[in-house]
Amino acid sequence: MKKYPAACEAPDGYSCPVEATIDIIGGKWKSVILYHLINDKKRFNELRRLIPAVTQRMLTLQLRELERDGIVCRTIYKQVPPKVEYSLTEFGKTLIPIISQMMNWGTSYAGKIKEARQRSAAAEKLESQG
Amino acid sequence: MKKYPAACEAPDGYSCPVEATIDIIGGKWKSVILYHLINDKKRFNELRRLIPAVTQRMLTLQLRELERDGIVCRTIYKQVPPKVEYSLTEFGKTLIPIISQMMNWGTSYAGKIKEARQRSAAAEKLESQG
DNA sequence: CAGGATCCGGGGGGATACTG
DNA sequence: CAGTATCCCCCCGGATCCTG
Repeated sequence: MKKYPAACEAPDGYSCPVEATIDIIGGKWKSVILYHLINDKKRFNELRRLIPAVTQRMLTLQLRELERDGIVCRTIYKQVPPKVEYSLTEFGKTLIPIISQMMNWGTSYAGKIKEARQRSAAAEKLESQG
Repeated sequence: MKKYPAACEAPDGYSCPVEATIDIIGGKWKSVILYHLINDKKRFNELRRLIPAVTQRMLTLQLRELERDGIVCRTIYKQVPPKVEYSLTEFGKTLIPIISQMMNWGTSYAGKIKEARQRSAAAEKLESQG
């Protein structure tokens, strides 16, 4: 929901379809969260353990945005201690093909990333040293 | 390339395959850039026009990162005025299925995004007003 | 045309403490 | 357990000016 110059504004506010998708899953942790929700629902602290690098604050914020956008459903069980479960909505499930592709790509090429970065880092070093 | 607690560190530094993918295309504009490069190479100012919301600074930065990661190739033509073309590398082309899925989803559901947000905004308003 | 350099403000996001 | 609330720092990213 950003503002663009009127001249280039598409009817839906995006200049290309990919932008709309990024608007939904572009958050730093959203795709990872969705990945963990594909097979079954998860509790809050379960997600924290599954995504060790995320802080509890950020997890909350990202989950709230996903909920706002109708992607995930938040189920509260009235009991002590509290119990909250997060799951994909029907709308959220339409994103599975994307997450699935991301998973496939990551599985296949995660190793190549470090290679590529080491190569470019080495090249840069050479250049700076003359 | 972030640091995680050693206990949860995967061999490749990611806690799940999706994280690796996000590490590459997670930048604010990267997927949109790749989308515009799928069919053919583009010049710098061409991309600026295609992505009106991006500043020239951000476009440069995102392109540099994509180049570093071996996703896009930067071809400089020695001439005045300068001419630079950006295109997908072979490695970059392996991302096409993901971008393609993003495109499909955005095309199908861009409209539903505003609906969902208006609904939750309305619900929120009701709640705050009692 | 394709950027590099610099200045600068706002907010993204971490750490910590508290709560129903 | 599943969050809120608060403080605060850093850096992302916009605006502007300059260059080969």
